[in-house]
Amino acid sequence: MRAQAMAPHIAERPVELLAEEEAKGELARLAIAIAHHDELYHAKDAPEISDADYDRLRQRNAAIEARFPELIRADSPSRRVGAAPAAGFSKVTHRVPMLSLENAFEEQDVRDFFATVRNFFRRPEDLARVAEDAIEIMAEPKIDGLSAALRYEDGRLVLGATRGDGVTGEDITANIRTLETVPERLAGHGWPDMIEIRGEVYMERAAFLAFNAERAAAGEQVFANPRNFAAGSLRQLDPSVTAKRPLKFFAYGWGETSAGFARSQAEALARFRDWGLSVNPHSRLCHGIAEVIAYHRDLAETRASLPYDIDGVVYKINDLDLQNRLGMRSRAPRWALAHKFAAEQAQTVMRDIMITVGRQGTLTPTAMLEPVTVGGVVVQRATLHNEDEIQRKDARIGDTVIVQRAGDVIPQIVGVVLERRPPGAEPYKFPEKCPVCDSLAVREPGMAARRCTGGLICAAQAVERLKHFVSRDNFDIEGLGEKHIGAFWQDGLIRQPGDIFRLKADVIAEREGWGEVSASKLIAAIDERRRISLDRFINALGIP
DNA sequence: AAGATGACAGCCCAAGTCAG
DNA sequence: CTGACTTGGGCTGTCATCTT
Repeated sequence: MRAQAMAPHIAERPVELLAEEEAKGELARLAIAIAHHDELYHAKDAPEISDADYDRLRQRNAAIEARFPELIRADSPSRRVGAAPAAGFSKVTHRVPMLSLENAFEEQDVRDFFATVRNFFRRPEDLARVAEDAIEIMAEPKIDGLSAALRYEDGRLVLGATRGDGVTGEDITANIRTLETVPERLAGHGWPDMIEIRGEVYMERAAFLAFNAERAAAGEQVFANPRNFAAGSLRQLDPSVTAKRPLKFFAYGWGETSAGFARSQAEALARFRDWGLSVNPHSRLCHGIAEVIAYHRDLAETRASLPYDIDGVVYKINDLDLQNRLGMRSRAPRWALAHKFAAEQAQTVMRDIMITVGRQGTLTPTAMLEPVTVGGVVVQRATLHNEDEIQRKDARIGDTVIVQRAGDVIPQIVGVVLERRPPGAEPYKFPEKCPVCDSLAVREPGMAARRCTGGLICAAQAVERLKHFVSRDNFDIEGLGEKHIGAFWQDGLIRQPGDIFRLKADVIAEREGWGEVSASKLIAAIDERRRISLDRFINALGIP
């Protein structure tokens, strides 16, 4: 069958004009056509029609279904969410996970790091290599951007990906290709047949400011800071937009490779440079702890004169043999450390403390702040974590507090400016009852959190559990997303767990065209469609 | 063997950005 | 407007290892 024959825009009647009979027939044809293209696209990787044409098919199907809900087929394409081609970016699995780094804020943390390494290599033949005054450390500025992985095969760039959760990222190849500092072909020689080079995509401050100045002149909204701007730029669907944004790339590491190409981090960086990649010029090979700390101090001083933002220094054990033996932890390698600079701080007034109730009933206090700019963004909330944390800081409503962005990202309350405490401010009294259901909120011995004892009597807990369940399992029933559940609660539609269950049952029953449904039938249907075990489902919802 | 300590995984937090 | 994705710190509960 020829592709054109499947295209719907030949003899396509406006949906409003369709008679029921015609609609029924067309839905049947669309179901077959879409399934056909899904198969070609996914199984055979040989699509017959363009993505745009395919989208048109699905849109038409959806439009007809919207007008004739009673005609929705059991095998409707709109139900097979998994079969749809990725609307935006396709996923990329990192064969070697992209981990983050362990952080150090104080010199002592750095010393602890080296102590751990020394402790790891206790064998006499290793000891000399990791001696405090001799251990080789590659120290590099930690660029404040976002990490990316570039896959080169036979020296040609074939894939660019974001880090994602470290295991699965997004395919941003088209956008990556627009970076001038990312070569399409590796130069020189000696590169492995396949190598995945990792580094940081960033934007220089001057370029960012110039870009914003132009936007401001044009009356457009300006961006908040270079890092988020860079992140947004890489997620553009249209690479020509990315191309206009002055992004740059520094290579600092690698993932999967077909062959070894260096024996040390320093050597690897030198290779990258030979191959035409951009490597940060301020990196330095240090010997011993004293040298790395001196390097950190130097860089903290020259930080402001660099053309881009950095938030610290990365130390890597230079010898790859030692690196391999140290290995990885779940979140970070054992052979590297990020030594951060002190975060930028600001003062503002804490207007109130808001208590939220989590899915386990945990009462979490959040500070509501007078908006203040810290490190390029406007901060108005910050977590206070728990009861003890408030007490430790003796934070009172009305207090002026010092705010910083942990890791230059997450707002955090560092402390209180006692001199500016308003007269009459009283120590904060943590509620002993759940603000939602009024049940007793208690602390188990040894626990930091105070918890609402209402269980599923508590609407907040019930709602949060359902939200968690819905988002975690992509239990995507139209009209029952995470936000909808919150809204139902606000509207008073959910007041107790039974309500949630009924609501869920109603929504599903309506879509499935069932009439009255029993709990078991509902659960069985969900079980079948989503491969969620009955136990898990009941647990997650807390249905008795 | 029991208790204490440490490491670790998993989750949540807040803000900016883009896609749909 | 909602959802997904980026950034990193820190709490929580569990499990492994160390100490008494």
